[in-house]
Order: sequence, then structure tokens, then C-alpha cells
Amino acid sequence: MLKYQQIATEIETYIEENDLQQGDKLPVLETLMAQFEASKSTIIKSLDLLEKKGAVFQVRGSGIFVRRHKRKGHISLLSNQGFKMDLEDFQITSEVLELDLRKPSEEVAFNLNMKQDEDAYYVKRIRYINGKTLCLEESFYNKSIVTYLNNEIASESIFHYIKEGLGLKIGFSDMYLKVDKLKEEEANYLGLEKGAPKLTVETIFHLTNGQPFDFSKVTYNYEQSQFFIQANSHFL
Amino acid sequence: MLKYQQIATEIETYIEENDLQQGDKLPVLETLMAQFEASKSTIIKSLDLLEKKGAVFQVRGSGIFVRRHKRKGHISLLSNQGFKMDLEDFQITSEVLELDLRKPSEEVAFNLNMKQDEDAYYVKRIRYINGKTLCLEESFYNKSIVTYLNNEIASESIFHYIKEGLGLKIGFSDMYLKVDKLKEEEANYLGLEKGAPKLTVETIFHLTNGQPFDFSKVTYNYEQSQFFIQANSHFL
DNA sequence: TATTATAATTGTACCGGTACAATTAATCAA
DNA sequence: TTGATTAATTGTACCGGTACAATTATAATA
Repeated sequence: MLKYQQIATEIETYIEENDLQQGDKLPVLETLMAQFEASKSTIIKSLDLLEKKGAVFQVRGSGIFVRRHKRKGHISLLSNQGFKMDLEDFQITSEVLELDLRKPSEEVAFNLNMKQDEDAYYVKRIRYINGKTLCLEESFYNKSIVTYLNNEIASESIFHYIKEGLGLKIGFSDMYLKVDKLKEEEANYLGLEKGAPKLTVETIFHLTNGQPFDFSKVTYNYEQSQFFIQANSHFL
Repeated sequence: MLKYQQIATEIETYIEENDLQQGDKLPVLETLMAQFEASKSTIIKSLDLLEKKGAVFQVRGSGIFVRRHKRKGHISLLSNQGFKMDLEDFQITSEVLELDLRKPSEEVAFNLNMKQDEDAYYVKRIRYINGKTLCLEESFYNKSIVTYLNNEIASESIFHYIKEGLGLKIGFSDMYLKVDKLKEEEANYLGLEKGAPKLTVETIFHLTNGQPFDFSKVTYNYEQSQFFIQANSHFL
């Protein structure tokens, strides 16, 4: 692992182990440089990484402070895949409803930047959180990138397999959110009545080189759905 | 403006003016260094900024590429305040329903990190997008930070006033999303029927020094609400 | 006591440079 | 033509350093 990543991880661990709260001050740069035996720019890089992740914020002339929100039980929309929920990673279980290889529809082909005569894996799953139905998920994977999938993988973590098993590097994703009313079929899967609210999240995942490899539509059970997003200064 | 910010802006402008698309390659680092008469680290800093904003992605050993999504008409959840909508900034109009100074509830005091005997501005607005009701917004501002507000400011952009008028620097925000059914009062404001879906977004805005100054609850009209989020590699 | 000026602290912008890793292009062998 | 090897391209990690800007603490002043 790279030095600056390693340092970032250690700082993060330090924050958690000492249960630091929002606003608590971290050691000054000079100290961190000495402590981790790294140059100023390397420490800065670690801190920038932590700032992007929303773990700290830096105040010029003042110090480096812990950033930590107060509410529990929210799913982080950004720390996707793994459904990291505040501190604890929740145990999400998945029931695979369908898994096959098919030709993509025009919509899917468009989003995955592939031709309609190429193959795509299709996976339909229900995901549970603490035994309750969390969401209904339909995903399409470009087979020329994700070369193989099976039921066992799909019932565990597909992303873990893509990263570790296939050695692919995931780069960035575009997410589209829409609120609407549940259709009958969706309502049945989620155990809700037709017409109840739903949140639909369509996500296109790309490799580090920009290739889209996964297009997924997730329909959330509104009763279980509380989300969390952190935004940084450059947006405001 | 700082050099690296200036360069980032110019690169962004270049992308828009030449209508570059996702995957199009930018000039190599050496060229950018020469073109902007800056050192490598400064160019890197500009590119990092653009990467955070989701405008480009860098592929080691290959080049720097434009990142641009394909769908139009989505509100960016992160580029908050100003409601930047894809390329065009939409003209959002606001109708101020209430504006007064009041003691915060326990919930508000908690989120703004203030005492209940301190003062907070309360603003209730309906916001329209292209003449249609977009959302109902209730905001609380810590008066010791946002020292003054009036109807005129609230009907325009409060954030613009906070930045330009008061000279405050906005740092980061925490957002909490929840999907639910509209209550009668909310439904009336939004011109929808009671029980229809809604998206509620609670946001706590902080200054660069970490102080929370604005707590707002926004209820979106689900018919007008399509959102967009970009996530980067460090999350995945 | 409150206000203002000054100094100390602390992070940021910007520069320069070396070694390296990932990708792509070119070359050669089968 | 295919596949493997090598070389060229291109961005990244890490180091070092100087000048500066924002904040906070201290001292001086009213």
C-alpha cells in the first residue's frame, strides 16, 4: 500500500480508537511529519484523502479537525458497495432472483457503452438489511469486462469479486435518483402496497480507465431508506 | 484568484467551449505546464480539483480525460445552492412564506450546535423551477453567524448574500435523505395530494472552520425531482 | 474592561527535482 | 496474423524548500 494511503488509514484508525468527535483537533503537521516519518507533501496528501472521504477538515492557520456526523443508521450513498452504515458495516444479505446472460436493451447498451449484439450479465436480487427488505436491484454487467458470474458470487458481494477475483480497478460512478410510486410488481417484492413511495437509484459504475461496466437500478423500500451524503467546499 | 483555481477554471471553460465529450483526451501534463506556465505540482492540483468536481478523470500512464455524464435535467445534489443543473444554471424563483427570528427547538439547537436561548432566523420558502413548484424549504440560521436577513435577501439567494454580503466562507455540509408520504400541509404547498411520495433532504451547512450555521429541511415535489450525484474512486 | 496592534502558530500555494508504475506503441518471434 | 517482448509515453509518489495567508494568542493601548 502507498505511504500516503497507509498514513491516512492510520489516522482514521486513531480517530476511531480514541473516539474523537467532530471538531477535535489532530496533531499539527510538524508532529505528523515526525510521527510518520514523511515529508510535508506526503502528509498533506494523506489529509487531502481523508478530507475527500469526509473524515477531517483543515482550517488554515488553525489546525486539522475531525469531521464526524451525529446521526446513526443512515446508508452512505457515496460509500457505495458494501453499504457502509456509519461505523458498523451492516450485514447485508442478498437473495438472487434471476441471473442470466442476455443481449442488452437499447437503454442498457447506451449506459454501458456497448453494442446490442454483445452479451451482458443480468442479475436481479432482493437485498435484506437486518432481515428486512431493503431494496430490489437489477444490474447489468458488460460481459467483455466482467467475464464471469454465478449464483454464488451474486449472493455474496459482486463488487468484492470484481475487485479481488477479477483484479479490476473501479474508478468512479454516476448516480441518478428519482422518487416515484411503486408499481405492483415492485411492491410485491418489497412487501409494500402498490403506489407507496419509492426511491429509484440508477448507477453507472466505471473502471479507472473510464469504461462503464455495471449499470444498475435499485428500488429502495422507503421505510428502511435513510441516506447520508457529505459534500465538500468546492461544491458550494 | 489562486493560480491553480484559475487554471482549473480555464480548463473547464476549454472543455465546454470545445464541447468535449466523456473520454476525450486533454493535452498531456507537459503541454499544460507550458501552456499555463506553471509547475507540475500546480497543474496536478488543478486537475485534482477538477477530478473532485467530477469534470475529469486521470489515468496513469495514459492521460487525462473528460468526464461528462449524458443525462440532462437532473439537479446535482452536491453542487448545492444555486441548483446547478447540468450546463445551464436554472432560474429558480423563491416565494417567501415566513421569515422571523425565533428561539430554536431542541432539534434545531442540536443541529446548529447552539443553545435554545440564542436566536435563530427562520425562513420558509417555496421554490419554483420553470414555474413549477420544486420544493418547500424551511431553514434555520444561527443569528450569531448570519447576523441579518430580510425578505428581499430571502427571495433572492441567501447563500450568495452569506458569501458576498457577509463575507463568510462556506466549508462543507452533511445531508440526510428520507423518502416518505406527504402530509396534508406539505401536499397543499406543493400542489399534490396527501400521501403522495416526497423526498426530504435535511442539510447542515458549516463554515470552513467547522461551525454549523444553517440547518434546512427541504421537501421535494417528486414529479420535478431528478437528482444526480458523482462518486469518486476513493469511495468504492 | 474592552479594543487594537503585534507576534507566534499553523496550514497553503507554488516551485523544483528524482524515481517509479501503468499504459500504450513498436518491435520481434512464432 | 498472432502473441510476447521491449521501448516510449505519461501520470504518480515522494522528497525538499521558500514565501505567504489565515488564525489565534499575546501584549499594548485607550
